[in-house]
Amino acid sequence: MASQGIKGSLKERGIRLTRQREILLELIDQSGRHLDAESLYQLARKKDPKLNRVTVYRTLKLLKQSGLVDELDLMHLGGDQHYYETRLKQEHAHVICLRCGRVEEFFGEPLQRLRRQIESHFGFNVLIARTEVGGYCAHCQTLRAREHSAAADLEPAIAGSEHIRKRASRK
Amino acid sequence: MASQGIKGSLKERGIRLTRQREILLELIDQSGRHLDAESLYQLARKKDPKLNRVTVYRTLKLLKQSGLVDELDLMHLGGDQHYYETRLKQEHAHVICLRCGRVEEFFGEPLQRLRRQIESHFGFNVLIARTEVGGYCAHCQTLRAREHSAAADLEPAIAGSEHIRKRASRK
DNA sequence: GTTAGTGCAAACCTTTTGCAGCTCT
DNA sequence: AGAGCTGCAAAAGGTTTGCACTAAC
Repeated sequence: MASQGIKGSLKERGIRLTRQREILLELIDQSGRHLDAESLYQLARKKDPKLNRVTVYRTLKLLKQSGLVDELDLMHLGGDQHYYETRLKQEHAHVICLRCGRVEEFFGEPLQRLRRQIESHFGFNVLIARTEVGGYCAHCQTLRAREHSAAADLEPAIAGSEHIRKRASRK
Repeated sequence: MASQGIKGSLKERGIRLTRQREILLELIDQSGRHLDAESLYQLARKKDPKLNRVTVYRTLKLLKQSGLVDELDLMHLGGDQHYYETRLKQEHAHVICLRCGRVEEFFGEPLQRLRRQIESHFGFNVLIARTEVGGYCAHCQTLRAREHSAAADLEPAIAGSEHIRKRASRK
């Protein structure tokens, strides 16, 4: 369980491991998907109805600044919120289908290669690297072909995710 | 001038070329830096004090959906706003110094390579790809070394950009 | 003359802040 | 005990929306 490592890392730096943080850490680590602050809050609320949304934001900020979680945008998949994942796995790119919203992860050497080249090219010290790719997954390509069948396929609406809900109300 | 191409592209699709849009297009194309909506608005206001902030947002949305400009986050350099650039140049990564805020652009084959690999690996149709890299530029590395000189260099505060202003007030 | 686009005000979503009270160590 | 956290309320920052008026074609 990755959250163990994170807990240790926090303790070492004199950061308190509160009940709320335990809940949030566990959720971020186990959910298996990319959570945004609001989803995380909703999940956390089930385990502790008193836990406040502000605490979620503060915890995420803490983890982010400590370099324990990475913050993603996922091509603004569902609005302008951010998504989070634990920073344990190898560097990877996020591949987002603009139609169905599915997110794939791509590992592979071009990423390392890119990082190295940037470091040597600029004498830059890379701390975070984020690659996000938007387009259509194999499945949605065929679906789209069927839908628009003969309908003149002018410029594909690049940022116009079709079935993805934006700005879903919170209330 | 790149904005010519954009203007043509809009006309073809029956989109009106208003005075406001001309101003904004010209600015995005010529500023030479990555503008966010607010900066663009401030610049546009000098040319037409009546031009409204809302029009800036609506124009950016239009251009983005038409695939004529790309939207960037630049590692949330100065807050949570977005930055824009015309979509003409070859694909490139943005390399952002978290200390001084300088943004470099990296062209080069690892990017193309990455894109191709993702396409073939997932059978994915890539429309937009965005790579943003945060860290310290050569100059700031030496400055930091001097500052923290012997000061135990624990975890570098990854997302804690030091001298970069966040949430600059608009009013 | 139509229809798309603008400005204004007000809403909206996401995130942050101030402060009093609570709780880890 | 005391610094560190939390919850609550309120604000901020960034962006969108409804609607009447204006301007591009």
